[in-house]
Amino acid sequence: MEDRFDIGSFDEAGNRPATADFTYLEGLNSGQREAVEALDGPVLVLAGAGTGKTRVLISRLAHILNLRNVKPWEILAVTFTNKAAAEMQERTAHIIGPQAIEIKLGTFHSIGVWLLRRHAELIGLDRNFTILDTDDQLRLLKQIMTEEGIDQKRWPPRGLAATIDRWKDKGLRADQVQGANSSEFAHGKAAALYAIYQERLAAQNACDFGDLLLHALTLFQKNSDILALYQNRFKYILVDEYQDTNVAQYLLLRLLAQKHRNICCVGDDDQSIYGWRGAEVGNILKFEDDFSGAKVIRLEQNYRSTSHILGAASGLIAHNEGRLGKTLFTEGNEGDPVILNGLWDGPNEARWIAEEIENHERKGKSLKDMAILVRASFQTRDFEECFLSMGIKYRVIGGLRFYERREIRDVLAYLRVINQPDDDLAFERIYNLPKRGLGTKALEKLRELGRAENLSLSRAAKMAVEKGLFKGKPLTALKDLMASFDDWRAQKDLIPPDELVEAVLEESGYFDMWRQDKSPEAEGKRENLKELVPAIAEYESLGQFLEHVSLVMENNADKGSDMVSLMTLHSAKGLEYDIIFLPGWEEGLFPHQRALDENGLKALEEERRLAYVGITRAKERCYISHASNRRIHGQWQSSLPSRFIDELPSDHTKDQSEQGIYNSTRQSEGFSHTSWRNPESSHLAEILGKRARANQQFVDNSTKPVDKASKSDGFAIGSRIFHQKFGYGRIVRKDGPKLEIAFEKAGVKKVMENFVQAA
DNA sequence: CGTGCTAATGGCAAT
DNA sequence: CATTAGCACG
Repeated sequence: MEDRFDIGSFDEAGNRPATADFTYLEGLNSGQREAVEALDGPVLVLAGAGTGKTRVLISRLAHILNLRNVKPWEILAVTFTNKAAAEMQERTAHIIGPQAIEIKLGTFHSIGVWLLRRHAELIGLDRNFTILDTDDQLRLLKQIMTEEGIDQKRWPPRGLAATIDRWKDKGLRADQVQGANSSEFAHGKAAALYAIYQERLAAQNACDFGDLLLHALTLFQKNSDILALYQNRFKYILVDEYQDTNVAQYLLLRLLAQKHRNICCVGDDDQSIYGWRGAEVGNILKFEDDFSGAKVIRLEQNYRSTSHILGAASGLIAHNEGRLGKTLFTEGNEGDPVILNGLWDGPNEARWIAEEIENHERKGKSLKDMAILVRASFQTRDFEECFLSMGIKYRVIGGLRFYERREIRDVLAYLRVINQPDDDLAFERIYNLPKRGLGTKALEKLRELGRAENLSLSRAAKMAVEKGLFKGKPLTALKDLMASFDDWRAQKDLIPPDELVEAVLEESGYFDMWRQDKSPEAEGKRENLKELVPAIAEYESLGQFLEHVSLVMENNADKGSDMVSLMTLHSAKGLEYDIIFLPGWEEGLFPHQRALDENGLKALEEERRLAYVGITRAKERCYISHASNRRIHGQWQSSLPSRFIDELPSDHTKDQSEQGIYNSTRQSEGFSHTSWRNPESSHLAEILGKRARANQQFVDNSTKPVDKASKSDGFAIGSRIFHQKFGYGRIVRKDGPKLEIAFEKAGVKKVMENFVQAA
């Protein structure tokens, strides 16, 4: 292509080298190269796991800057995580130099914030608005539900939060959602509650996470001039992890790309694992509809995994229907088969994995090249206990993050009130922390005044003090607090943020509170608080620090030291390790029962994709295991191996289970009443039951309960029933659809009536 | 009216 | 198992 050397006219602003350097094109395969060179018009890159899509994205950025007459800030690149954004920025800088930082690069959310701060007034916010996290969101919703007199036992606030989040994911504002029918959440009041929630957010000058996208969308939809501004600016748009975009994000992209139509989305439908968060795989299909003439490029050569690993993963994902269909291949080694193992219980499983880890370590592998990926975060516990006792160094990625610790959140609340006086949620958190003798009555008084005068709590507090609405102890307490806030606010822009935090910690008495606390954890809390000060010193202003805290979800655990990584499958997305352990492949845990109950086949396929993501993280070795017994909710439950294990092609796996355990766990307890305690029992049942079980369980869990629920209005106490997993039993207690059943073999369990049948 | 204790209860799916 | 509601006390 001759225009490869048309380097255009850059210069004045950048330190662009006079001659463009195209070395980044070297070593790309034909698909990758095509994806890099198809600069103009809509492009959809279907990039399988490990096919080098990050490299493609980065080369493409460089290529655009080399060949097209655009400035870095005229390119928009969107990633899924802040970490991915940072990596892309860094690697791009490596190729094109420091001007890489000028590229508008970040997550959808960070770009949303950037837009909203610039145009806050157009969506009814002040530019220093607060970003609430899910915790605050939930607290606010609880408040509203209490005020509206909605029974929170019957309608869990979490459910409302999820409903509102889903609406926002779909790009629906409160005025766009229908009043649901009365059988839905809170007798159909969800839409009304959504509207109230939004009003309250606005009054507090705050946004939740979903708003960062929804407000941005609204901004563009209602202000064509602003939209035009950004449409013109962003001449090239790149989107990573496109399969996990939700509708709101999709609509944003569509608006932004309309003018120049130079949009390149990279994704893999087989790795779509965020459906529960509103992601729509359908966006991949819609892309070709909305951007007619889109060029579709497939990347199918895998550079990451051995052929056994790739074969196992491919065989598994082949069980999904409605895939776009990619056939990954590798020219790499065959490697070792995926190891399967069945263990007695969770701790045994952890022990086995720990031993394998030590084996590999003895053979010269580093701990940092190994990872354990679990389905649910509670599973990390067995491993942490085991690793601690065996002295294996580990780190948990994505566990409780620093900024989520209670004491840190308390201080953040102080800082939020200083930065943004209308932040009522933050005010409520600290107005009586440490204890200053202000209780619920005082708060109620302030609320009342706030409502009457249309003021936020801290403004109402100030007025109440001036008007003498309080007397005695509460008066002095509130007066002192208000004086302190005035003081801190006055200093906010005069002294560095870390000094401000120190002042707040001391003057508020918050640090003293932990000094006086004699409980064993107080010291740790003080340590954490001390750690916070230098962390803040890295930011120019308080506002910047607060924004960082609310946007950066990932914790940057120190990568340097040699430790095994422990994380959920979800947070493993985009990562790779030499050796991967995938424990807990048991029916009910993986695929997760609750996902299946709520979303049936769709969820099952998403679970399978999650399994696929897990296996494809491995470069050299992959271990999959399941335990026959697992402690959940404090009580032991027996469990069957995951149907996903059956779905792995046997020519790529090697079963290492000890005869007894593996066989016994694989038999169908639903058919025979022999329990897993009897290893000799029924090879026949195993052979017969295997395939049947997978089907049968699926049918039972997703479709049958519906008609059963409709035809029987519950069972009487004392009646004999049959349960798929626990066998026969009698009902001993009953609470609506929740039954407590004394099983003949399995003991007393609580189960939903949907899962039992009359015996 | 605020605080601190005890009892009860729901939650462990993933950001 | 940790939060929370309810209660008794100061």
